[in-house]
Amino acid sequence: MTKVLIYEDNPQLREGLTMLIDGSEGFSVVAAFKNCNNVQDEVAAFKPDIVLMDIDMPGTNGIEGLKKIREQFADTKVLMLTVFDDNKNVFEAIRSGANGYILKKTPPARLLEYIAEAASGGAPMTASIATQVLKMFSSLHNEKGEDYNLSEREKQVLQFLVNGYSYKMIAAEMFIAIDTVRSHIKKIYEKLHVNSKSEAVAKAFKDKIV
Amino acid sequence: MTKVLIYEDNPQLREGLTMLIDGSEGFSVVAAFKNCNNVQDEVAAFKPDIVLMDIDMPGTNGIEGLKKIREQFADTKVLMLTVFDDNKNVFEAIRSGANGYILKKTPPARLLEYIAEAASGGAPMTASIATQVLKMFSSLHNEKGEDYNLSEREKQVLQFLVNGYSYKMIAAEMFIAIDTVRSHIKKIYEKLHVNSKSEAVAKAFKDKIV
DNA sequence: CAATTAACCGCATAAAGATGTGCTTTAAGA
DNA sequence: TCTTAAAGCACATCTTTATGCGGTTAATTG
Repeated sequence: MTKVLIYEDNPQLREGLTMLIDGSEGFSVVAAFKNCNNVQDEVAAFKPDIVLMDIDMPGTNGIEGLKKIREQFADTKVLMLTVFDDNKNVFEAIRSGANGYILKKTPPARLLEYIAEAASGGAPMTASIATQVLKMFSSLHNEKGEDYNLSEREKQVLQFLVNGYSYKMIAAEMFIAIDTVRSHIKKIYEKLHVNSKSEAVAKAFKDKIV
Repeated sequence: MTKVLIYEDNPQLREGLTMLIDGSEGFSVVAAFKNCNNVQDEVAAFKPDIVLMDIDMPGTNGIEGLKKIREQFADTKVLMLTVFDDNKNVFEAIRSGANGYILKKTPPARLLEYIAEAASGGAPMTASIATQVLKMFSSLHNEKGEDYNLSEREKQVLQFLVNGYSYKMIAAEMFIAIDTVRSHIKKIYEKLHVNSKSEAVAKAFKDKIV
């Protein structure tokens, strides 16, 4: 059962959210407040898996509430709710450790999916929010090093290694036999001049192959 | 009618995507190719509203394909498809003007929603991708890098792992028994939330522990 | 003082990895 | 055409890792 704690100043929306979430399989609203003036005590008391946090609230606003939560509770997921895809708030919320950022006009069914995603470690955001985020990103740069003449297939395999996959999992993901995975990996080791998986992973990072 | 152009080297997936999209109200696949060596000519010829672009392809890869599209066609929406929520590729794709970034394992129904969102100007991304994006964001503005409460000894061991040492070699270097090395490593895995040497090494790099 | 934590060690077992050899098919180049 | 590289597969063997359990000692701290 995923425990949800709600902060939302609008009474109708607060009630609506509570009913929606409480009426859904696997979710339960442990409490709902109209401001987050006592957010730390409340989170400590109710130990929610997820906090739905409205941004625009009187008194302590949502961003400040988020920061207060983060001071004490690193693992609690916080989903920001807002009416605007306003880039200043998006940026500030993300910087402060929000686990997702969604618009209030999101349809109820979708909202539940987002909550579930956040609960399982994802970072849901509505498409319009994502657009803001991508724009902010477009101004940065990155360079890459040599690639040691790895073939396309070898690069893919290395990628899997870096992501912590076992030979068996790689075989399954790539639709090839485990012995073929072995062959590729042997070749990769030769090209990188290493002789273990973790060395290959380390080299991949150091030389920015991945 | 939203016109979709597909680039995907895996024949099964290419066929599957084509059928899925062609079978959906309001969408039509104008063509599907197994590589993007001639992407500019093809986009010019078919004038798609949306391009689905696999990242891992032989020859011209998806990122290069994206860049080629962007050289000539600013308005064509490009949705990147990949098996990994790997941060280097996410970053590079976003930087090059991708309109969205989604995982191949996304369920078909969801995939269609994403395509629709991209077509109408949004920037869809799966929750796990969004997580990567958020992490990159917060790492840009605080260079710290958490240390996961590793003890001094554990940090030393991790350092050896990163440098490609086997348990036996670590034991020799640190003048302790191999079983003690095991104990330390188990503790490290717990603290880093991983369960293999290469994952630990990867995490050490990603989170700048070493 | 009792509890906690880091560091240390041992044994046992199952899974995963590393390495060698040898084979086919296909595509690209000299 | 011959050669080479890549990709695929199989079997065998040995080593290393991962994980479970158990334990002692020393230092710290509420």
